[in-house]
This record gives sequence, structure tokens and C-alpha cells, in this order.
Amino acid sequence: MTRSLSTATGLHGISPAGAKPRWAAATAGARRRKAAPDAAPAAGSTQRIVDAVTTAIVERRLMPGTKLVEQQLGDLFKVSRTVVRQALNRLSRDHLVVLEPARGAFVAQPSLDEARQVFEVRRMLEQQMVRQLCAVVTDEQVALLRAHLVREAAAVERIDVAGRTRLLADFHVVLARMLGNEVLAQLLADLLARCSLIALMYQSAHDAGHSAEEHVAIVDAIARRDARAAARLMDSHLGHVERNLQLHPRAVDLAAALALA
Amino acid sequence: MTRSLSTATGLHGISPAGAKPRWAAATAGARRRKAAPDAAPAAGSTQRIVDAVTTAIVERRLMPGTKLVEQQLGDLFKVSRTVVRQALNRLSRDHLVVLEPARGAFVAQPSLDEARQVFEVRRMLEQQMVRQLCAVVTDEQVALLRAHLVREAAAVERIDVAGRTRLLADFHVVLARMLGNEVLAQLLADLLARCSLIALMYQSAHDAGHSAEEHVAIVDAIARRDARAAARLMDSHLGHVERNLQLHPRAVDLAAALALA
DNA sequence: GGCCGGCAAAGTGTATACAGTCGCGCCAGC
DNA sequence: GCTGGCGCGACTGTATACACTTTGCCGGCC
Repeated sequence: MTRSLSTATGLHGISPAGAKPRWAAATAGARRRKAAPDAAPAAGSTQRIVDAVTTAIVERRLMPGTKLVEQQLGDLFKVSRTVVRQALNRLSRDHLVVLEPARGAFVAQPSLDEARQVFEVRRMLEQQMVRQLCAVVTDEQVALLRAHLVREAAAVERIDVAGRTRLLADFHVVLARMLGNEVLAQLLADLLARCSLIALMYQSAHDAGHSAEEHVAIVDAIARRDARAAARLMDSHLGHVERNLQLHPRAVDLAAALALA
Repeated sequence: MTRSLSTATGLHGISPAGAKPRWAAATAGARRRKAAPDAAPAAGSTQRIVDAVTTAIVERRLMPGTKLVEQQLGDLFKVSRTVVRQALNRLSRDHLVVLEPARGAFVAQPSLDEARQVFEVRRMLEQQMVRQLCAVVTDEQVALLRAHLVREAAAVERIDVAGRTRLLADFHVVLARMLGNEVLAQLLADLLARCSLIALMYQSAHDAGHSAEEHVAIVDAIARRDARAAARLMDSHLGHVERNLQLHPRAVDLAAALALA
């Protein structure tokens, strides 16, 4: 699941090897024959829509609650409503849009309560995750993590909101993938994508910097193979992020929503 | 996600209140107007296919690897391929079927390795889950759990394979829902559905009875509000189930698969 | 003047038609 | 006799067309 989102959107694109080995490879092989004469539209057209809408939502170009009309999207992407419907279904699976029967598709408005629940689950998962990771991590993997931290810091530095959000989320997926548990990685990717909307809405630059620092501390603990500290740091890290979310619930900015329409 | 599966298939149908409060309520309201004159086909036709295929897979009437031809299903359910495709997409999201581009849809063949990863995630989640549950559980909830255990025992007794598998899985979802965390509940429902195939393939009657007993022990610990014991019991419970999976990996029975085709 | 009922436009849900691709079997050639 | 290419059948992917529901609006009625 959400393989689409993780690889498609470019979110979590950091994963070195294949994120979706199975059909991704099959598709590539199948399309290769046509890739030469066709060129551009080689990538699955439905996936392209998913990617575009996803990044649009994550980059706040599509405000929560916005209605996504099928024909409209079809015209924009030069495809039929059939493909658009598929894309919307995929997006609804990722909780980025909500499908109301016979009404239409709308950009999701995840409530703070929902966000809290997601964070609760993340805390359960990631605390155990880093603990186990300490037992099996290699020095090369630690080096990879440190490289990631450098990218994070750079994104925070240049106030690249979309980039830093993506990198801060990817950090957790990278950790999951290092355990060799692809199920866990995809699950976490889902949860992170689900909240990237909220994160963008409520996470300030200061929060982002704080998160990056906490990531550094976590990696340090992992490098020391200090499972107890790593778990504790991860727990407090997620607690901080969640607490910041609760602090400024400046409601859904309906003025901006109207401006876009 | 997988709201479709959890509520639709009747799996985890035990949940008393609404499983999908938001659009479930909206849908109910919208359909109600037509529910009177229409009656039978009121339930979404696409959902009916998802349910049917899901139960068919879970009850081993559809063997792993079986190809699901769109037109064929469309004829069976008296709908067009469009609806069938939607259903197959939903099913693929639940990992019950695998969609191979330009090839078709096939009943998933979850590998034992994949199952192990799912169990790993479950252990992370559920261990913490029961621990937290001990802190907030009410006596009424404990009573509900005991009632569930009675149903489990009955299903094991009368060798109702499909029923007992469903109930044994539902037990875990019920626990999640008692925490009031719908996200966690749905996530767990996904994971359980994902492995129900494997569980059915590899779980013997003895294993099932063993699981039911362990469930009793877990509920006892919860009733005592003994978080430490509950977590330990849950961990060992999942360990047992997983170990039994590994024990008899009598491969994917291709003879049976061919027989059905 | 406000509320209720119908009417029209917009948009979704479903079915059907068409084009592209994959797989398999047949046939020719080596 | 075996292998490689070729053609055909089946099925998927996409587009288009139609029916039904929802919704906003307008006129009539209370």
C-alpha cells in the first residue's frame, strides 16, 4: 500500500534501492519497449496525477476542503475521467483526499484529534523500532543517517519548507528501512504522508530546527548502540512534535481557501 | 484506509459502534432516502464484490495465485468491468490481491517472510497497546472482552475455521478500539486481514485453541490491570503464532491451485 | 416576507466501445 | 527434431456515452 505515495510522490524518495520492487520492475520492463519512441508519458499516467496532486497538497497549493472535480483534472492532465477516478481512489487510500459518495472528492481536513492518534501509533512503532535498530545497525548505516542529517540541516537552513518537511519525514522511513522490514517502512510512510498536511500547516521554522536537532541526538544514540537512550529520545521527539501541533490550532484558514478558488 | 475491508467484509464486524463514523454516516444519510424503495442493492455494488472476494479468499475458496479475470467477475456479479476494477483496486490496497500491469489481478501469495514482518510490526504495536489499555480499561470493557472470549471458544469448539479465524483476529481489533484510537484500530485491522490468508493456510486447530487460551490469559492480565504481564503475554502470544507459521511451510500448494483453475 | 416545492445545471456512478499489450500456439526454417 | 518468428486470441487500459443523484435557484404559496 501507499507504495504509490512513497515512491510516486517523491516523498521518501531517499530510499536507495527499490521501494516497490515487484511491479515497479515489471512496469519498467514492460514500458521500456515503448519508452524510446514515446518518451515523456512513459510513466504511468494515473501515477502522474497522484504525484501531482500529492505534491500540490503537501506544498499547500491545494487547501484542505478544496473540491477536486474529475472532469477538471481530466482536462488539466489530458486524460479521461476514468484515470482521474483511479488516481482519486489511490489518494483517498492515503487519506489525502476524502471521497464523499455522489458528492465528489475533497482535499482531506485531518483533525488535530486524528493527528494525535497517528502520533500515538507512531510513538508505539518508532520507540520499539529504534530500540531494535540499535542491535543490528552497521557503521555504514550510521554514516547514511548522518548524511541524511546534513541534508535536513541544509533544508532547514535555507527555509525550504516543502523540502525540509519531506526530509524530516524521510528520516523516520529511512530508520524503518534499515531494519529490513519493508512492511514497517511502508506503514510508517503511510502514517507520515497522512500527517504531512498537518505538519506543514502547524510546524514552524523553529519547530523544524528543533526536530532536526532531535534527529541528530537520536542518531548519536543509535551510533552508540544505546537502545534505551534512543528509545527515550524518539519518544520525547514525537512528543514534542505532537505538542507543538496542539499548541497553535489556528483553525483551517478559510480566507486562504477562498483565495485559491 | 482499509475501512473498506474492516467494515465491508464483515471481518472485525464485532465493533459495536461505528467503524467508519465520518463518511459512513454521510453515506447512510444519503442512501436512506432511496433505501426504502430500492431495498436490496442499496449497499454499494463495488463493496459487495470486495466483500465477496475477501471472504472467498479468507475461506480458501480462492487459492493464492488464482487469476481474477475482470469480465468473469463482472458477469458473476452482474456489473460492468468498471466496478470490478474498482473492487480489485481496493483489494490490492489490502494486499489480498496483487495487480500486475497489463497482466491482471491475482490472489496474493504472501510469503512467510512478509508474514514475519507483519508479525514484527504487530508485536511492536500490540505490546504497547495492551500496556496502555491496562491504564484506562473499564470493567464494562473487560466484560466485553470476556464475552468475546466465549465466542472464540465456541468457534474453536465446533471447528468453524472461518469463524474462529475471524474471531481470533477481531480480538486484537477490539483491544485497539478500546483505546479509543481509531487509527490504530484500522491499522491493526489491515495487518490482520493481510495475514488472515496465511493464518488460514498454516494455523491448525491445535494452534487456534492455543491462541484462544492465550487470549484468555491476556484478558485476565488486563482485568488485573497488570500492564507488565499483559505486554509479556501478548508478546509471547504473537511469538507463538509466528513460530507456528514458520514450522510447517508446506509451500504454496500448486497442485491445488491448478485444480481450481 | 419567509418557507416549501419543483426545475435545471453540474457532477458523479456505471456501462459500453475501442485500442494496446501479453501470451500462446502454429508454422517455417535451420 | 528443435528453435525462432509470427499471428491470433484474450484480456487489460483508456476513452466516451448515458443515467441518476445532488444542488443551487426561482417561483408560488402560506
